Amino acid sequence: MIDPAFLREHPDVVKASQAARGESTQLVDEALAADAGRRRAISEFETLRAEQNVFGKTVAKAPKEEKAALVAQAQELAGKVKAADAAANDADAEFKRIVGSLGNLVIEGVPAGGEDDYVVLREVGQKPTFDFEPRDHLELGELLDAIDMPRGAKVAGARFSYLKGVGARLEIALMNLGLDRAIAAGFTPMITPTLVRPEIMAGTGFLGKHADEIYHLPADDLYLVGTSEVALAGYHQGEILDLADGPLRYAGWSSCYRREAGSGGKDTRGIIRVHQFNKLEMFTYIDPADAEAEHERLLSYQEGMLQDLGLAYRVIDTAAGDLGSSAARKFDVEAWVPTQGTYRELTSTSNCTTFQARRLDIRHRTEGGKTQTVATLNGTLATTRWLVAILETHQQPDGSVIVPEVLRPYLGGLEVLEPVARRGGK
RNA sequence: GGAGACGUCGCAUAGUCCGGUCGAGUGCACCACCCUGCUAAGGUGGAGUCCCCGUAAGGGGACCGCGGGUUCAAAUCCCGCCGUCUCCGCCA
Repeated sequence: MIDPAFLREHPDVVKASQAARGESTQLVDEALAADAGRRRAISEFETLRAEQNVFGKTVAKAPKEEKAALVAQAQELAGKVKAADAAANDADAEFKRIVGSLGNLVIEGVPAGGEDDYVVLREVGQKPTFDFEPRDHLELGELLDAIDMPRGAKVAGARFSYLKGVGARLEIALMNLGLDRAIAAGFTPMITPTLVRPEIMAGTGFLGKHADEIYHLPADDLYLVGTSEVALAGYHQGEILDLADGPLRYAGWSSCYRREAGSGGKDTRGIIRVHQFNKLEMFTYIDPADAEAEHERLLSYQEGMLQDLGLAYRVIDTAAGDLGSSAARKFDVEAWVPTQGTYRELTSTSNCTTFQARRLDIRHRTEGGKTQTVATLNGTLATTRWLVAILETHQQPDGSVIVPEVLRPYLGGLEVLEPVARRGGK
């Protein structure tokens, strides 16, 4: 949620942000009214409570014979306090509900508008050209016996896959490359829970508009995470961090699960959009003043990966309306997918400023000794989908695929993935 | 899965049986100052988080794992949840 004090002092800025997102500005006025109502209710309760506290002491000290009369008076007061307490709680809940529905304050410079209003920051690398008809990633994956969709469907359903042989190895290699780079950049590697409690899921903001995207296990009331961001953000929930020696940086490796509700018919072929995949996620807890610089840093790590994998890509500055409620700015890195003739998102990195941390109650101590809500940022360093661009970009006429040099050490020096006859039958 | 014990202010603990004098004592650690001729010891004081009112000084409220309940009044009694530990069983 946004900072209530900021809302009170700069409602116009909040309105501008809402407008850029294409969301309600009237909500800001409602939030202000709810804030005033909440504070009034709290004051009323506290005044009564103070009275009751004083009275309680009188009762405690009174001689026995006077107690009965005093208790009778106290009962009446207690009733009022209870009512005032309930009213204050209601007012507070109402305030939280409204303020919680406001999106994060968009950072200045983020393009206004919706999904198609992004700004291309740069295009990098040479788009591959072929003097033969390029195969798509699934065709290649099958030739290499690296991807098996039919059996994924047989065992788990549509949009589930097997990565097999060099497919499995390639993914592990990619993840390991990312992990090594993350470690070199000062990130602490983490293997995180993939099932989390409702309050963590809610705290990270994933139970809002996209709740139907998330798998839920009713028997245990646990949620399957769609990204390790959830577990990494929840990691320090309710804590006051020591950031005196710099930000806390984690690299989470986990499987991710998404129901892909509402994406029916889209990307049904291959592993572009599946229910389960692996992902290496960078996550930073940092002083808000340094958040924008960190955002650029995360982006540079992502671009470094794409560049070294020999992929052509572009970086877009996502428009305000396409940010999701927690992000104040989001960069997507999209790789060129030859058979689709378009750029497809491989990674994104979000600066959530203090929005996510405020909901999770994560703070740090400033030099003055005061507490301050931290900023959180996240960004993907490797994920299953990347195999699509890698396979397609580096394919050769015979269906073999040249392994990018940076990955070879992770594949025992393997330089080329060669088509193989499937031993288990097609 | 069965049985039991426990969860207090950074850490360690007292308080809980017998509800009010407990937002809470003690030790260690911490900060400031004093003292001390020297990497020590001693003394005094301070110090938590969140919220509300206030320009401020200051005032008030909440917080003893979390959430409810009983009561004029709950760290203390009752219920639920979460977590930790011990024992038994079971399975990797």
